[in-house]
Amino acid sequence: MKSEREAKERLLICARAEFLEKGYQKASLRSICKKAGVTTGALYFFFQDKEDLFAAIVQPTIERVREIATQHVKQELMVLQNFPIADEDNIHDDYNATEQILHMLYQNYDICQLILTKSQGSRYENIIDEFVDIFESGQKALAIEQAKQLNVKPPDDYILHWVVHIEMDAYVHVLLHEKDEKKALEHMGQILQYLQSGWEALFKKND
Amino acid sequence: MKSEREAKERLLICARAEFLEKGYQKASLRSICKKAGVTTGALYFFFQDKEDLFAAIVQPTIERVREIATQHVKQELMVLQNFPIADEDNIHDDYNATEQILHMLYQNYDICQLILTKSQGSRYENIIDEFVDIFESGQKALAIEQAKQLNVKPPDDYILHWVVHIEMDAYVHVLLHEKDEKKALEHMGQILQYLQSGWEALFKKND
Amino acid sequence: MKSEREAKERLLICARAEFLEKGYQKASLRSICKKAGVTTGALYFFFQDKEDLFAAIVQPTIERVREIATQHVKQELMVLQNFPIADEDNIHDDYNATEQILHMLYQNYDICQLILTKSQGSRYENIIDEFVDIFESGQKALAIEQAKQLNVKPPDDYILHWVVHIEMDAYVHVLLHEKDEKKALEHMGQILQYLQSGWEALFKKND
Amino acid sequence: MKSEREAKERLLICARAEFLEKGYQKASLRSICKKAGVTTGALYFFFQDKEDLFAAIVQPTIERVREIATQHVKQELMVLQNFPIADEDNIHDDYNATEQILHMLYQNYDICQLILTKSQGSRYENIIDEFVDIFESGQKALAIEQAKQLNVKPPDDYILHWVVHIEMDAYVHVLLHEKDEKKALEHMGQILQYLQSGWEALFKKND
DNA sequence: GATGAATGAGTGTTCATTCAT
DNA sequence: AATGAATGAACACTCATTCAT
Repeated sequence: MKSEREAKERLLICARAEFLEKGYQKASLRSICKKAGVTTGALYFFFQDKEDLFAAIVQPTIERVREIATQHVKQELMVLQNFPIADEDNIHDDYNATEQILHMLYQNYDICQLILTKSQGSRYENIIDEFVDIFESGQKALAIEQAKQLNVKPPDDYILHWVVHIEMDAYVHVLLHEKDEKKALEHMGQILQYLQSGWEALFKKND
Repeated sequence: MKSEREAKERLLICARAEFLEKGYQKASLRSICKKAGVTTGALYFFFQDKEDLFAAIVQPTIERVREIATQHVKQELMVLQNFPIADEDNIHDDYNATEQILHMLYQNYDICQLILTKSQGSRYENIIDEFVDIFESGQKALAIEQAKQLNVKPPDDYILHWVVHIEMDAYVHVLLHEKDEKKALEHMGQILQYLQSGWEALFKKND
Repeated sequence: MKSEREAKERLLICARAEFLEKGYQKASLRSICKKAGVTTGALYFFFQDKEDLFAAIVQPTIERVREIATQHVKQELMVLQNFPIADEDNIHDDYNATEQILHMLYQNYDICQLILTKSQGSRYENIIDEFVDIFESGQKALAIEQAKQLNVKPPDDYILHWVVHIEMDAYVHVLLHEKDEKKALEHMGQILQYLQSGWEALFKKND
Repeated sequence: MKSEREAKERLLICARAEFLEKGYQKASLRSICKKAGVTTGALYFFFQDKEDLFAAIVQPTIERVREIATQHVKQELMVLQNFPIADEDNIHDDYNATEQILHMLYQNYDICQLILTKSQGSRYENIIDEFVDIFESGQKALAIEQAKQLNVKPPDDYILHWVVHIEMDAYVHVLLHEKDEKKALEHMGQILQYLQSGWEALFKKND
């Protein structure tokens, strides 16, 4: 059989299934190898250890999310700096961003599940915090800019942290509970609208 | 030995520590027993199995949270039905409720960590969903009542679910990231205020 | 509660059930005590150890079987020595004996099951051999007497051993597979008749 | 280490010894591994679990016995259908069959002990019933055919069951108590002759 | 590239038994 | 007469990992 480099591929597929089913800790390399029709030795030829195998599955998606995240933060900021505030447009932009992000997440549906709910015990168990950080710095700049334009005090750091976190959790939760991308997008739309009110309230004249 | 009934107590303490440190799955009963200065057999005299030991640590707190949760939901609803809507008062009440709930959670700080972040693999790993349900039913009744009084359509079920979830996540997150109860209370205050705007927006005349 | 000496009784009953269900080896003293509503310590007050507990259940019946067995062997021999051979009568006597023995065994049905199929690991696992010995010595005397009266050579020792064993196995098997005493008696009648032909053949003129 | 594939072999040998000595239930995998100079992990590389290890020792012999059993039953029946009854010849054939069966059993002496007396707790503890069934169906056909040829009623089902069982027990008992194959064959000869009388009696004119 | 054998420490759990009280 | 706590060794079994070939 010209399994050539198929073995590695097969291992990755079966590992993904096993991790999804049992979670990182309970997943058994033996079981993965058996399903892949490969010996344990082979696994250790391709991957350094359990963690490395998990990383191989999960890392590429994480990278892409990271990219899109940073890119979006940049862009949002740029828009705000160049144009006067126009709520409706911003919401529209946000919606586009939401659409794009959700689309990407849904294209890597399984892997997102893996990262978000099955990574305990691996080095990725707190990876979300990293993303929060990325968005947070962006959101902070956004808030400062917006406050300046409206001539009000920018919101408290902690509340900003929270705004980011809530939005993030929204994505995560929708992703975890709604299998259908289209419906997910609708839900996210409603949720973001709900949160928008809070966001605007942060910039009411406060003296 | 005049350890009297201390052995069980010691086991519970050491088990709590071990579970906190390693999580439910990775925690080792042997290690717990060793730290408690007790043989494994003794552990199985007091507890049926690993899960039972975990439950013994965690269950009482869960029970109390459940009580307070249901009680608050009931009370909130009662208030709303008997008195006309007065935003400021409600917020004030909410604040008191928040204070009480947070206080209770902070008095069982470690155990909350255990339940929220270290229970994977045990029967408690999805316990939060249960609490979401409790609050959700309450919140829905609340929303319907409020909509009636304001003569508007009550918000969509899904968005309601989400409102509850966000508030819940707020508690969880603050609990997980802020060790100081006082600061936690402040943060929660800000966050709830932030969310309040969204909540009110749900009852704007919609035609 | 005036459980007085009831505890011991309860232990015996529950132990019997447990041994029957799981066999001697797999039976758990813990489980027995739990069912009896008694602590393990109590068990060890009444009985020296697991084996002693088993013996307490099984010994009395064994004793009675031993008695009846020896008595029957004696009587059979006596009859043969005092009266000329009369096949039909003998068969009739045998039938009475069979009836009596079976009746006794069926009155201790459970305990017989215990001894015959659930005693592996205890000191009773080979108790049957003992009974074979009892009957064997009797049967041998019987055969010698009968051979003398018929003026033929008595049968070989080994075949005698076997005749006893087969008859014994008949009892055991019927006891193990037929719950109804009456039917058991019928079956045994047929079987003994079947074997009778072989027995008579042993005393055909052989020169 | 040039143990090559010896480890599995060594495990099988030591396991056989341990099972023989202690019986299935009391046998300790640890102890087996220690004797085989192998770690417990190794055992589980070769065998799925304790039961699988036992099966690996015992199954091949069981298979062969099953084969020979079915084959003999078929052949006996064929002979009877094609030729008129000739007692002496039949006995002679039986003797040959006996010889062959006993020979096979004695070539797997230890394993037969294992199956017959040491398998309690394993899935083989009632394997004998299976063999009884095989022979029983054969013997029944035999009896019917023979009754037809002799123009008498065939014997009762239960008695037939018993005849088979007795003969079976004879094999088992001889195998269990006589180490020497030659002597065993002699004994079996005698026993079968003894039983033959009973068998013939079943076909006496009965009206 | 990949195998198959093997390691060795570890898992949760069960057991008959003991003994101070 | 009986309790309840505790022992300590044993159990079958699983694990990620290694390495000579």
